[in-house]
Amino acid sequence: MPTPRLNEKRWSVDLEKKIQTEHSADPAEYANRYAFNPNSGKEIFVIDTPPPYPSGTWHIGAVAQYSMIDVIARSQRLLGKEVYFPWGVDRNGINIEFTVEKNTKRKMKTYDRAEFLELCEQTIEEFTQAMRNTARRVGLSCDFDREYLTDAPDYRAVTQSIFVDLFKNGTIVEDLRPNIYDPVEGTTIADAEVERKQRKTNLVDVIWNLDDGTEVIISTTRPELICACGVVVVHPDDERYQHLIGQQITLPIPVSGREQKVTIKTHASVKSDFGSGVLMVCSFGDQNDVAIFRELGLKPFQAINLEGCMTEIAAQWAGLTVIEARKSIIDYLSEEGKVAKIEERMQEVPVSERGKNPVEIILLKEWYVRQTHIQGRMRELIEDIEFHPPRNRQFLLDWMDNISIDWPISRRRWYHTEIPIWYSEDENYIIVPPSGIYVQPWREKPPSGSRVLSRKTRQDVGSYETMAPELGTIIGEEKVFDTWMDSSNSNLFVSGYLNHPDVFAKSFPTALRPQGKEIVRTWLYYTLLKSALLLDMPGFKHVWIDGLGMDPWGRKMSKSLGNGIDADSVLECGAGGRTGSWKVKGPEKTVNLRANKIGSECFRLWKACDAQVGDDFHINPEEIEQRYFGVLTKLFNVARFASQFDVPDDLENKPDSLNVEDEWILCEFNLVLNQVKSAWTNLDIYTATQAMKSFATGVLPSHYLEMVKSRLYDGDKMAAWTLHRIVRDFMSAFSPVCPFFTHHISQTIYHKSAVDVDAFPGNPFGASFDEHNSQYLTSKTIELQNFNGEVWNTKKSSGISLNQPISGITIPENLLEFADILTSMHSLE
RNA sequence: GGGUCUGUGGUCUAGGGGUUUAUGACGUCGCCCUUACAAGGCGAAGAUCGAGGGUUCAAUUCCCUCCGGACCCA
Repeated sequence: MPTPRLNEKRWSVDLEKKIQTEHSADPAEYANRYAFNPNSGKEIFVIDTPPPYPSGTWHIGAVAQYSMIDVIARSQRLLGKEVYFPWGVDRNGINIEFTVEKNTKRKMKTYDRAEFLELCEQTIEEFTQAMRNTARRVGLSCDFDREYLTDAPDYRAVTQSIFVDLFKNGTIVEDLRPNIYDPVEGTTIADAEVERKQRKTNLVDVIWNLDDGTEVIISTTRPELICACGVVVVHPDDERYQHLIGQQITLPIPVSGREQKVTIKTHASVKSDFGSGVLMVCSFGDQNDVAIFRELGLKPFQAINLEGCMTEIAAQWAGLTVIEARKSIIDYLSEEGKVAKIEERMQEVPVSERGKNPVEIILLKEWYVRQTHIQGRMRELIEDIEFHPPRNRQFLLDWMDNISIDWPISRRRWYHTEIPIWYSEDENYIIVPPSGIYVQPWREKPPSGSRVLSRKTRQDVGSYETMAPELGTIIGEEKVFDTWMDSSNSNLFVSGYLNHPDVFAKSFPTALRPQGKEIVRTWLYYTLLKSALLLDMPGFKHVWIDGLGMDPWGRKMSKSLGNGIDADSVLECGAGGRTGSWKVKGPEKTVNLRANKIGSECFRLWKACDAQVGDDFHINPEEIEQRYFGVLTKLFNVARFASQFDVPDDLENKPDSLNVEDEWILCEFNLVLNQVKSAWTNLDIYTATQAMKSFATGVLPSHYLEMVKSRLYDGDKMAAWTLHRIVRDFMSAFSPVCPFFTHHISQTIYHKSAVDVDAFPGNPFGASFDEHNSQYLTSKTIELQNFNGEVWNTKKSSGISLNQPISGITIPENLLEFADILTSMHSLE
């Protein structure tokens, strides 16, 4: 065997790491390959990469998903687009505050605000660095030099400017409304951040009295809210209680500053078979109470304050915590003989997702983004967006169906973007900063260029500089934004909104939003809402919604289940002689998984091949190795085999005198290229990768290479041209999936890297392509494969080795044009 | 509890009323070192298409119910 140019015997994780290191060693070279150049003249394709939240470990399912976003980025470059694949990190939010609180065993509000922010920033920066390393290790071709951080001044300035714009156009309002509130963490939270938790509670049957003395039993788990009761309701069809409707009923405990009686009304939401079938509606026990208050036009009472304590209306219980008050009121009611029964039962209570504290619904003055008015328009705009897979559009529409209240966006936390507002002393004016300047009103005065607006009419009444004397002592807003206020600008930010108007004009709607399906109701929805409110445009051209990474048995990976797999351990498996070993808790017992070599290329290949977009995928390192490392080896061997033959000077123009088998395999290859090109165009990674894999591990080596081996060894230039043309173009077409693998091979054999190719490989026949001939030749493929299989089988069952001659085999009539090559291939006699 | 999506050999997947005794791949098992490659070749086993009803001459395919999984909501 002549010396192959690819001198490594096999593909290895060490080789992969070496290539990867070289790949990003020269920043200029890296930038030349992957940096965004909006002036290249190519069609712009901006990807709204999901900025990951650094929490210490990066979920392997998310890393797999990012690697697929990279496949899309690279495939779009291959198709000739100017791709902006940004690298952003989402760093705002309550998570990092909790981490710092946990690490220092000290609550946020016991700190000086500035000091606490600094601690958060330090901690999140450490987490971010680990994430950057993993991102590079898995081969993401992001424009890392332009990294954006959502907690950086430039990003927060955009969030703040958009807030001011939306305030001016009337989309953002402040109002006193019922809000979901976490009294322990001291902040409002959104609907999307509430979860349910099972816990034991006492269901108390309380005796209430009508004016005529009639006793009515009302079951409640929250007797402390009796003081905020606005109405008592029964189901309109409940025969038992028809006589109660319209009567006055007396609250069974003393209250203060409000009437002691309420009216009995009907409401369809009452479950007649729950307790006595009579329901007290209080402001606010749950969302249903909120709805009933709104529907009946009742004036809500504030029973609980920001500290989670009872307010004045609770009379002698004012100042007690909710729990204390509940206990004390039950005692009081018992003593008064007003408790018919107490029953312990399990109940699901709403708790905050982040703090796991029972939440209360209380009246607060907060900032809101109006959203109910624009749902119809959003639906129209969304029609123009292409979803991948199409069925996942439904997730979004279903969520939109459920939108009934505005989006509360203010939070009483610290490590978030500040609401950019100051109030005048009389509270009738607000001061907002000029666009593009990040402000922290809790510790700064308004910057130069700030404007004064009427708080009510939103009218601009003058500049802050000139009006300052008449505004009195101004007060900076202390509240901050919900982090989705930041995240929902990501597409605007990466497309150049405000900062690069010329780029923005060319690149919006953003070409692609890739994301997981679990954040459709939040990130996707809020982003589309912003784009609609601000620009009356759809936010994206394509939305690509992938499934989630599951454990090997299809269950969600979680800390509590103990079935997580660390991403870095898989990517580093096989490097420097290290092997991988994972203890994973299965449904029945703990399983020890082992693998010797995986690495990023194998990992990416696995994800590309393993599941269709949108489907959940099982992550099992053993299977990744077993099923896909061999594919890399096979492809490497094909290339290595080819690399021993001289590369023709001109690979562009097909020689005239190809043999029929050369033309045949080129036609087959051309079919694959067409299929791959259309799959890459449609963001269909699975189809593209499967097509390439089956060609390059199947018909190409098993049939074509076996046929032309001896021609190649004899120095046949036509066979060499055919093989090299295929290997070269295959590496280009395959480079999005395995960039370092294909880079190494193409650079070594052809001195041009597959990752630098910016035009999808063309038809090998060029202008002389004959469609009829192609169809004719490729129609022979199955017969060729069958015939070869038969010969190999016959030789095997006759005990003849494959390279020995065999007689008595006739070539079928419709393979006659292949007679010569088949005869020599099998040594037919 | 409700909504949405989903359910094809151990795993992933093709097919969307009848040439289907269901495609392909991986894995498994058996036999073979044949000089790019045992990371290979040949062959075999393995699926009542989640379960039960219904519509139909005919259902893996359409409808309903149930079960499992995921996501979301209450």
